[in-house]
Amino acid sequence: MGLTKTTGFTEDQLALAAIAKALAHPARIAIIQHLLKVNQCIGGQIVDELPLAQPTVSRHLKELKDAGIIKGDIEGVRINYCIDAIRWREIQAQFNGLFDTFVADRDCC
Amino acid sequence: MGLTKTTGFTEDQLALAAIAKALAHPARIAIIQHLLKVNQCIGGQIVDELPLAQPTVSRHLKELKDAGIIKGDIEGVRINYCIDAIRWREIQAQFNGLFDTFVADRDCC
DNA sequence: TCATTTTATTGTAATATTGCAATCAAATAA
DNA sequence: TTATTTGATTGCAATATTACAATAAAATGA
Repeated sequence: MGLTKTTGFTEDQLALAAIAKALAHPARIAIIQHLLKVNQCIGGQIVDELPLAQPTVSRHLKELKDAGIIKGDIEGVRINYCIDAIRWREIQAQFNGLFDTFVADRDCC
Repeated sequence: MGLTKTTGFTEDQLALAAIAKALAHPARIAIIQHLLKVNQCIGGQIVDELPLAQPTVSRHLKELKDAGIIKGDIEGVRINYCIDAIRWREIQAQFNGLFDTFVADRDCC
């Protein structure tokens, strides 16, 4: 089907899965890493950092934007992208919520 | 194409994207959350926790297993699944590596 | 105005993912 | 042995994702 069922899952589960999905491509990871590294807003030079054509990069940027992870500021002909700091912290908190459920001593296989 | 290009990305980027992909479905998040919550190995009762048919759950379990996140221990007719503790810590560290790159004060839009 | 630059969108093709019914495989129970 | 139980696999069908060429849209420059 290719269509993910959403009924029967909690908001929390759907939200976490959606974030993970936004991160589930090396190009999008690379974009985020680059934005974090330069620590500022940058325009389409991102294309030069990636082994992909401009339209493809544009699509990945759109997905990150739709997920709220990055935001773009139009400045004349060019756009400045950067990490949405507040959202980034939220995402971190959501992942940590998952990680922290882990208990060290388990009666496990 | 549907085929993710892998050349031109770092091992790190590919690894993170792969983990994110494994987490990019509410059913797989739900499975992980459940395994973390019960804090032990459980068998196919997981199916009862999810709004999906048994074969579908089995597929999701397989994806999590392929990603190394969970492991299954065969015990007679049934299988006991649980979180792979070492791998789980690794994943946490990898995500934190990404999150920690974030610097609070940015000259940003 | 017309060309240039920068980014987004559209069109198209190939592959991947998701879901379930049906079925199989293996271990135990009767 | 035969039935039952448990979980994996297979075989579709439908939708999603990825990628790039071509094109569009919008602002600036000549």
